[in-house]
Amino acid sequence: MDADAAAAALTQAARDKLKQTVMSIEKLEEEKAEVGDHIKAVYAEAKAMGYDTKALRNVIKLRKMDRREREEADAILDTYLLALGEI
Amino acid sequence: MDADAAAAALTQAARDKLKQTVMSIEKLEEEKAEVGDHIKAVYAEAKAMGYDTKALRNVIKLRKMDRREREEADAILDTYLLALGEI
Amino acid sequence: MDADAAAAALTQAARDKLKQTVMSIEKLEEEKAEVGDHIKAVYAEAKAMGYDTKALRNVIKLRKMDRREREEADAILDTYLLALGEI
Amino acid sequence: MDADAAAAALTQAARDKLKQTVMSIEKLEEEKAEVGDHIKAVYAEAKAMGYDTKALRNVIKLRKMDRREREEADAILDTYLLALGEI
DNA sequence: ACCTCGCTGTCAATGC
DNA sequence: GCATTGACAGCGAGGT
Repeated sequence: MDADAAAAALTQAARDKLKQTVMSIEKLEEEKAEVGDHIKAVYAEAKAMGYDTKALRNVIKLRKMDRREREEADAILDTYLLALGEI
Repeated sequence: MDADAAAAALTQAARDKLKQTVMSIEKLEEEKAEVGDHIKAVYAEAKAMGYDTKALRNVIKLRKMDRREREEADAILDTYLLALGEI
Repeated sequence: MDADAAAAALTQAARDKLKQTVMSIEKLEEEKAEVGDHIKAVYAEAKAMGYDTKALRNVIKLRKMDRREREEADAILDTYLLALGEI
Repeated sequence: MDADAAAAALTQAARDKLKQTVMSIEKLEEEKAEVGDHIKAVYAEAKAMGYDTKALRNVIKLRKMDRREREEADAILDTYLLALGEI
């Protein structure tokens, strides 16, 4: 029987922990999917109001890229300041 | 000036609504990323405890497929029951 | 027997064509892998000569992005010219 | 000026070699992309002929795995034979 | 030997 | 309904 095999391979504690881990991942993935659905709903609402969702997605993407570039620039700046003993 | 162009193209209300939409999408995407990070952390913890994360991911995937199949089966059943006037 | 099942499901011609398709995809994937290996070899050689491969990869990526942007700009230009009846 | 900085950092020969390297990587990546396009075309053709491309991709994948397993088995066999002085 | 990161291949969502 | 495009997960290579 498979349950026996499992019993042989893992201690009770290990199996419990495994079960907990699986449960918590599944719960988190569900949350993630819900947030994703929520995002879709916002786009759908915007579309219903007459906005061009493609352009909207572009705006989001560009702002994300800008943010990323700023962060990279900051990181470089920090590196320089650190190198100069300014931090 | 670009701001003038924008002012010409959209009403103040439309621009405010657009701004709100962008903000709310960005907020949701941030949440989503956080949940994703959380998931990674759980996998990392499991790995640190000696679990094989690849196997773990497989477990999650299989359970998700099972769930999906059950849901599909339920949907088909509902369709049949509906067709038979049983619901 | 499985071969019988296959025989029942597909005509001889269809099976031959399928076999040809699989063979040609496999051949192409092999080619692709070889080119990939070749690329790796070039990076390895560059590294052996003292170049920073990470920086090198960045150069390649940036040039690709530039190329893409140029192409997009050209496409937009073409659109405009076309709209103006200049082409 | 940037060109001066580059001139200061690298010898003419080093810059030429770098240029060659970049060119050859870009050429290879282009080839790779072409082969990739070719593969897509074959799948598209198969689809147009009525084949289920998802199933087709599965076939390719399974055959690749089989090949890999065979190669691994062969490698192990070689190791044993070598160890036994049979090669 | 591990870990991080880039790449590829897959899947779903959108527009035509 | 299909074809294109974008997001995501999985894999492999490279660095530490």
